[in-house]
This record gives sequence, structure tokens and C-alpha cells, in this order.
Amino acid sequence: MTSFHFKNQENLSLRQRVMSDIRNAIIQGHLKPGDKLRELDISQQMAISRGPIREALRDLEALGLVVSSPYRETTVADVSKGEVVDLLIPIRLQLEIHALKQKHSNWSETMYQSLRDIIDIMKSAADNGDLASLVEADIRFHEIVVSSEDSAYTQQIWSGIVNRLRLHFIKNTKLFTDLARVPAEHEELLIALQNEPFDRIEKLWTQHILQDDCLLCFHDDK
Amino acid sequence: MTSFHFKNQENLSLRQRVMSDIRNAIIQGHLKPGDKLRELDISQQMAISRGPIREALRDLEALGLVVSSPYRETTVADVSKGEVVDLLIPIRLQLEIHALKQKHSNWSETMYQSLRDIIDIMKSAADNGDLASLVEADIRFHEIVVSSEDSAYTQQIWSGIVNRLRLHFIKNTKLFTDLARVPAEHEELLIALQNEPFDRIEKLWTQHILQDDCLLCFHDDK
DNA sequence: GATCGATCGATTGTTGACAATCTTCAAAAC
DNA sequence: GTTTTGAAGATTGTCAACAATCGATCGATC
Repeated sequence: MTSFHFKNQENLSLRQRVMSDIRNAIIQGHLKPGDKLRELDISQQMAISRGPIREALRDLEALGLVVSSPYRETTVADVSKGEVVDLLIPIRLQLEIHALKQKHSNWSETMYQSLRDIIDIMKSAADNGDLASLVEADIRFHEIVVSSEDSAYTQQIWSGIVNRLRLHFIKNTKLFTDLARVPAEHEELLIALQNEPFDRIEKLWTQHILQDDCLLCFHDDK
Repeated sequence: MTSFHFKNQENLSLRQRVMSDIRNAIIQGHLKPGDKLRELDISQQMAISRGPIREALRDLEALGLVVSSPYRETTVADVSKGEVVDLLIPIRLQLEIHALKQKHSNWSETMYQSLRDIIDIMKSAADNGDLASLVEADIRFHEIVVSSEDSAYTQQIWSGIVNRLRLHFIKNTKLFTDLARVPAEHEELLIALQNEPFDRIEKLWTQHILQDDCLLCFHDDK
């Protein structure tokens, strides 16, 4: 049985904190596909009422991390390899390319700076062999590219897909042998963003995602 | 047999009924983008407590039909034309093509029959000039193709996208001049499904969706 | 011995009261 | 005249009790 604990998130609602905690427990592999999530258990462990737990579970269901049927317990979701390769990765790519196209003409300096900061985080994570932080930074990098004021729905779909991808990648964490390649490759992407024409960026980006994502899902074959 | 409108919602949970009611109100245009949805108002209007209302609103938010921020009221979402053309339609196409590819080898006779039934409904709707039923049947046709046991998440994304497309199409309902074309075209698709090789199906399907969806979103230009 | 049905415990669904937070608007300070 | 402050009202967030439903268990019947 996994125990949940709050981090420094005093300003967030309980629902958001619960959702974040359970999501992390799933993504870090403490909860595995098929594990049962009972509202009463969780509420007692966290010493709060069932209301926010229910809502958090519904949020996780919308993200595709959890499945539930009426009057029956909800369980941690599972992801098939076919879905990852044929659906999640292509859609993710399409979402990011679309975001890049929309932003191409008017990138702000502050956004470049955010990306640079993340690359720095990647570098130190790679030096320390901290795979978790590296993955986190990788996702954050792409999240910034996708983020947009005018259509929150885009980012909503993107988040769900990336979470689902992570759910699949938990199964094989022994990979990523060359950690230093991650910051190096993202640095290339950033430079291209600043200097190259769009079609070149599109090509690089496509290569990057197909390589990055498929790296993991193709290795568990043998 | 398969009553396609399930009016009798007595067996569903309140949350599902509320969600369905609000969704219909949005999709039918009774609620317009920007309209406020207050929990207390709705709960009094429906004579139930706020709990199921809250959960229904969260479900609608996950579907992209509603937006909300903490401690502030939730409102009906809006969709930009750029998002429809560059994002929703391509992703929808990708989802359906993927589903077609997966099912291509083992379609069941009951599924063909379901599609035939829907085409019949389309025909009578077209004869009666019943645009609402026609659209409903159109969506149901494609929903059956996307439906799948093993990955509910696929259909979840698809539903959100299609709902969001409808949200945009509400603005211009004066189109669809030739209603009879809708059942005819779906009949062609069904025949292809039964007889043609996959790449031919893929081509026809792509044509169909781009035409069908863009029909509406390109006309409100001027 | 197998099958059907009632009962019980466990779990989710619903409710109304209470708490926390945001917005508004008017009065005070500068 | 403009800005700040701080109540008041409205709205969402949280809680604990109660209701509805499901699955398993145990007998009764054949």
C-alpha cells in the first residue's frame, strides 16, 4: 500500500494536491496498472474528506491515467504499445508542430530564456545521473512550446497524451544510457528555433520526438 | 432494436444526467460561449444538490466544452477557427484512420448492421429536413468506427474533439443545403469498408472528413 | 452436487451545512 | 481626482452523514 504526502503546495486546492500526489505516485511507478484506488482509503491516508478525492480521481480519468466504472472501484490505467506507437506519438507530434507553426513568427525573449533555463537544469541532472529530473525537464521543455493563452484545450490534450506516454515508459526505465545527449539535443532545437526557417524546425522536431519517444518503446521488444 | 436516443435516463447517475443535459444545451446552442454556469443556479433549477453538478462541470471541462478557474465561475468554452482547421480536424482524422486500420481485418457483422441502421436513420432525417437528427446520426456513425474495448482513451479524446467541433459549427447552421448527400456518402463509405483494401478506405475516409468538416468552417469567412 | 436467490459487508453516489476565497463597491487617505 | 482599504455579498471549496448499488457468501431447493 502506497502512502501519499503533501508537498509545499499550500496555495492549491485540495483537489489539485490530491490529483498531483496520485499522479506522481502513478508516474513514478509506486502505483502500477490495475492497482485499485478506493476513495475511503485515500481520504483516510491524507486525512481529508472524500469530496476532493473523488474530483481528483475524475481529473485523473480525464487525463487517461485511471479508469473507473459506476459503483465499482477505479484502477490505474494501462497503455498498449500499439496505442503508443500508432496514436499517442503521432498526435503529440502534430500538436507540437502546430504550436510551433503558430508561434514561429513571434517568439518572445522570455520564452527563449525559459527554454535555456530548462536546458541548464537538464545538464546538471545529466551530470548527477538524476533520471527523474531529466525526464521532468524534458517534458517541461516541450510543455512551454505547447503552452498558449488562446486555446487551453490544446495543452489539455497534450498533457493527457504525455502522461499516458509516461505511464508506458515506466515499465522500462533501464534505458537512456547516454544522459548527456538529452540536453545537447534540446540545445540544438533551441538554436534552430532562433535561427532556422520553419520547415527546417519542423524536420528537426519530428526527428527528435520520434527518436526520443520510440527509443523506449522499441527496446522492450526483445 | 438499439434505441439510439436513450431518453430513459432513470438508471444513469445524476452526474451523468446533468452532464448530458448541459452538454446538449451547449451543443444545441441554448448556451453560448462565455455564458456563466453557476453551480447553485443549476442545482436549484434541477432540484438536486451541488455535488453532481460540480462533477458534471468537471467532466465538461475535460471534454473542452467549458472552462473554469479556481474560485471563479465556469463559463461555456469558445473555439477558434484556426484551432478547428489546424488541430481538431487533423487529429480527428488521425484517430479514425487509426481505428480503421486496427479493425480492418476483423469487422463484425453486427457492426456493419449498426452502421446500416444509422444510414437508415440518416435517410429519414434527410427526408424530413431534420438537421439535428442528421448531425446526431453522422456523429454516431463515426463513433461506432472509433469505439473499441481495449483503449477507452482513444474514444475519450475523439469525443472531446468532436464536441469541440460541434461547438464551432453551431455558429453557422444555415448550411448543409443538400441533406440527402449525407446518407449517400456514408453508404459509399460502408460499401468500401466491406469490399475495398485499406489504402482505398483511407483515401475515401480522408476525403470525407475534410469535406464534411471544412464545409462549414470555410463558409463563415466572408 | 449444482444452481438460484436472499442477505450482508464494502464501496461509490448524493446531500445539506459550513468554510474559504473572490469580486464589488463605497469610504478614507493621499 | 486617484489610489488604497476593507467590509458585504456572491460563489466555489470542503466536510461528514446518509442512500444506493454492487459483489461475495451462504442456504435452500431441485
